[in-house]
Amino acid sequence: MGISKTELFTKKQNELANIARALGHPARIAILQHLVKINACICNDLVGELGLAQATISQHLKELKQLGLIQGTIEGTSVCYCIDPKVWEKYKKLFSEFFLEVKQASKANCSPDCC
Amino acid sequence: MGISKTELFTKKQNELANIARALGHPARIAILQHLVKINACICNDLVGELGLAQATISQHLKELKQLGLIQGTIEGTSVCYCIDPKVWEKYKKLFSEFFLEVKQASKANCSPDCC
DNA sequence: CCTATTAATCGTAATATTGCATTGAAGCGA
DNA sequence: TCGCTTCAATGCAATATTACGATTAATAGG
Repeated sequence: MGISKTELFTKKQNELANIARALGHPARIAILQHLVKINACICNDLVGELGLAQATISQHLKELKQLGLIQGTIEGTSVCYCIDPKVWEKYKKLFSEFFLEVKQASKANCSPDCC
Repeated sequence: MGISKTELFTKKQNELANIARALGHPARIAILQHLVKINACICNDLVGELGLAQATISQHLKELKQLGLIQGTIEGTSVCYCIDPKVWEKYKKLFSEFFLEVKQASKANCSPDCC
C-alpha cells in the first residue's frame, strides 16, 4: 500500500534502509559529491551544476539534512551547506558492516549444485 | 513528476543511486541479512521470517534479482536464492569509494565560522 | 490423473516520491 | 524604502512504490 511496515523490522534495519533510500537518487548522490568536491557550497551553485529547478534541489537538500548528513548554516542571504563528517563516518561504518556480513560463508544448507 | 531525470547524471551516479534505492527498504535489508545468515534460502522461509505476504516478498526478491545481487535457481518445487558474491563485492567497493571521497578535505571557500 | 506445495504474476488500493511553479520571508544594495 | 537576490515552504500533477489477495504455472508425490 505504498507504506512500509517498519514495525516488522529491527531498528538497525530501518536505519540502514533510511540511509540507503536517501542515497537512492542520483541527484542526491550528485549533490553530495559536489559538496565533497567544493567542501562548501550554496544551493544556487547546485542549480547551475545539476540542471534541476531550485525548488527541487532545495527539497533534496532538505532530505539530506533530515538524515543529518549535511548541515546548513545561514550566511547572509545564502545558506552554506556542508557535509557533517561525523555522521558521514557513522553511516560509512554502518554500510561497511552490512557489506562485510557476507564474507565467503560456506556453502551451507542447500543442494550441492545450487548457485 | 515522480520520474527521476536520470539523463542529467553520470552513469556512475545513477548506478550508485540504483543500488542504494534497492537497499532502501528494510524488508530487502532483512532479506539480504537472512540470505547471508543461512547462505541459501527459499522464499517460503522468508514469509515465515519476515511477516510479509508471499507476494510482497516475491516482489522484493525480484528487485534484488534485477540488481544482480541475488541469484535464484530452481530446486524441485522451490527456488533457492543465494547472494552473488561477485556482485556483492562490486557494490561494496562502489560504496566504499563513494564514502571515501570525503576524507577530511580542507575548510575551503566558505566563511570561517561556517559549519 | 489429482492434489498439494511453491513461487511468480496480475490487478488493485493506498501512499510516497519527484519535479516544478508559485509564493513567502529575509537580507542586501541603491 | 524599493527592488533584488537567495532560499524555504506550499501545493499540484505525474509517476513510483509498497502491500496484498487472487490467480496462474510448474513440479513433486501419490
